[in-house]
Amino acid sequence: MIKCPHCQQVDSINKTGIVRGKQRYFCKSCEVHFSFPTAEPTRSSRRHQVTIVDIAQELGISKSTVSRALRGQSDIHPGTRQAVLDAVKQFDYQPNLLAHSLVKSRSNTVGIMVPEFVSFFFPKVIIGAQNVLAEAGYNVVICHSNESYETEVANARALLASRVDGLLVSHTKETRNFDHFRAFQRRGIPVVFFNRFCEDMDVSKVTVDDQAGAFKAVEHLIQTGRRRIAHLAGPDSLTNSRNRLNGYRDALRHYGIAEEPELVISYDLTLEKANIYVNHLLNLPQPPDALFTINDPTAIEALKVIKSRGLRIPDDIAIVGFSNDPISALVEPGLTTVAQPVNEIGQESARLLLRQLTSELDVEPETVVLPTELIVRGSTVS
Amino acid sequence: MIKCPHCQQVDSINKTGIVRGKQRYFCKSCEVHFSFPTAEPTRSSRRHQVTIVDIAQELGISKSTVSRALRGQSDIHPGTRQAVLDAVKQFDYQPNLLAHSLVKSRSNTVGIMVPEFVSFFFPKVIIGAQNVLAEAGYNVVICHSNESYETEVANARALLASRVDGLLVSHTKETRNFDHFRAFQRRGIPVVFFNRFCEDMDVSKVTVDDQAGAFKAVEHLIQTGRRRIAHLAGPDSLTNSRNRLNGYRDALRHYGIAEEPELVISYDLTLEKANIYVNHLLNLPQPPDALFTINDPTAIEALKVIKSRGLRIPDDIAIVGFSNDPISALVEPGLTTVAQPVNEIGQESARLLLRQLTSELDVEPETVVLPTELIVRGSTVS
DNA sequence: TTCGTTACCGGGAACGTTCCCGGTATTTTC
DNA sequence: GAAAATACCGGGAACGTTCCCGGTAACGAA
Repeated sequence: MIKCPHCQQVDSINKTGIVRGKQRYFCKSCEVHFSFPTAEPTRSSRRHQVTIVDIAQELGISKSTVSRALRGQSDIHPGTRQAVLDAVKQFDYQPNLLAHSLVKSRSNTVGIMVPEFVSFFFPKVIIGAQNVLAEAGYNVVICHSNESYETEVANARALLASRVDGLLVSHTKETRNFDHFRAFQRRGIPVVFFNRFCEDMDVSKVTVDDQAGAFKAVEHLIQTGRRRIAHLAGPDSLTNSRNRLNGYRDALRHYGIAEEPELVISYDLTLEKANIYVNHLLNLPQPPDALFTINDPTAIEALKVIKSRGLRIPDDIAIVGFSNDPISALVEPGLTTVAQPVNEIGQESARLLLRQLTSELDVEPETVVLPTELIVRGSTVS
Repeated sequence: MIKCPHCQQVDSINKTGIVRGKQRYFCKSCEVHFSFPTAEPTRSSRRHQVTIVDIAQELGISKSTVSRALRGQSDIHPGTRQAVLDAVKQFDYQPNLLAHSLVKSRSNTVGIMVPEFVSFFFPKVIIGAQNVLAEAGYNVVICHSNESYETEVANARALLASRVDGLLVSHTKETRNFDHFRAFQRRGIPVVFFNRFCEDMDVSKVTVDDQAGAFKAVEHLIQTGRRRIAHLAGPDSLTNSRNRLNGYRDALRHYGIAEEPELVISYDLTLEKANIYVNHLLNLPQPPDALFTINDPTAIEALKVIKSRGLRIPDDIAIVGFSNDPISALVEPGLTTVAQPVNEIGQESARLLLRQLTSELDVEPETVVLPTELIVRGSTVS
């Protein structure tokens, strides 16, 4: 028999349908609907993390007092404070950062988005940034978009949802629409671009003097007697790719060498394509006597191809890379390359971000350009 | 004149001290303390993220309904649902994952801790794991402990505080106390070790057959005629280091070669020390005719040292590394090495973790051992 | 009619913190 | 010796969700 939980009557109870798999009843005398509570999960299965109210109860004080004891020392008796600290240790209490962030509406985390991180460059930048951010008390979550625009957008959503306080980003080679980054700006979440950036966005940027670096590289090739200098450029969507191409052109122009369109190839940064294009260049009726590549992995792939074809480096063809990956010192011959201050890029990006995070008022975005240095090795001079 | 906010009287008001920088008053007739509210932050400065109640208000429905419309399709009118979806788009609403995690008491994130990630190995593992985890709807936060025990402990605290649902970890070479990992277990947060692990902990582990791999490497050296085979081993704290040493010894024993204590050196994995010890080995009265190293970076450092001393590889001395970093194919001569399935390590770790995360009941920890493969290159045979 | 059912929706507690503010007891000041 | 200041503490709202459960309307069947 069904008993009404209000009037305790047994008759005058009607069924009134099954909702969410549970029978509901209606008591005509009370004029009230009711159903029977679902069995709640057993205590043991429901693993309860120890909270601030647990310690409060244990010590017979209020949760406010515990909270006060835990952070700052205002309005708290030293004895109480110590008691709380002891209890915290005893019960192995861990503050719930989620709740903290929710009420403070800041997560103390910054997101870092990179297009990939198996190469040397991005990990090193991340470490540089992380060190600076950790010092300032920020956590870091790292996303890699795998050079895919879609995953980049998805990552951006995720970071937005997890309420990062700031964003450090180097976008993918596919990215042409930057709305997913503007969404951060719109919410007042500072964004700093490094290495690759969107020129149209009014945010802080950290980069190197790609154009000057490329100029130095090509100048070096010219000064060592090269005239047919090829350039394996990156995709046009990347600013640093464009700038390096500009530096290449500057140098040719400056030394009165006409640019041969057939010697400049833009490609998508995959090693397979690099392989194909290097072979293509070598198969030209008039093959180049030097090759300047967008980055070191490409240069090393080129080096492999060239050696496998029995050509001598640098006698038959010289190679210059970009970024001075550690690996470039290990290949045979050593790779001449343009070094960029990888660690500083990370640190400087982090500092720019911190400046915006810590300042009360709006700070003007800045652009920092770091210097490059030409490292000469056996791939250009013997 | 001060007016009591309760009885509106002007007299019979006393000051009663300044608390937290604000004057407090006491009305004798009401017998009540009061102070004047601090000016709340201006609307503009207080950037309000649009929430579920904002849309509810906008549409004149309750927040429960909005919440229902947003997830699942139970108990929601298609029309209402569409209206909510439109409003969400219009106001660019982003759900607050923090609040979500707080109420669900699960964050849908797993932490990955690695000792370093400039080398090839760990990034690759991370990517493998991340792909599997992303598929299952988990976010990933990556910590690197920089081979420092203290930062490892600090990272563990941070991950615990941010309420990760699970942990994938390869500990530092300094770690001898694993209490910071046991803390996760104690809270029911599953932990999976990969590559490096604590033998005493009852958790899932993913590793490769280090011992068999090392055996194959040393066997190869013996079969190519080497007899004085040195081993640059890793620190004794690492299981894989110990296992590789065991494999080395197995091979010697199996082929009846006596182990020379002076040819086995444990070191701390820094390249500086590697350099010193390789030189030390070469300076021995009877230098080794082969060198098996704990990993590829060490082998490559050795290669550099050996070449710089004018010795020929493999004629004077052969080298075998471990892990088949891409770089090992690029050095001159190519490095013979023991390949491990890097991507699979990450994927398998993630799968083991997911199994524990998704299962209702406790699952038994498993240990997965993945195979290795000897890659023969020019550093052992010419 | 009257009962049972379906289809929706709203109210309010809960998650674990922080913050504001009022209360009480004790001490200092004039 | 009253007024003012200090030192602590507790209550309760807030943060933005989800979840439970009761309420109402409309409809079909007995």
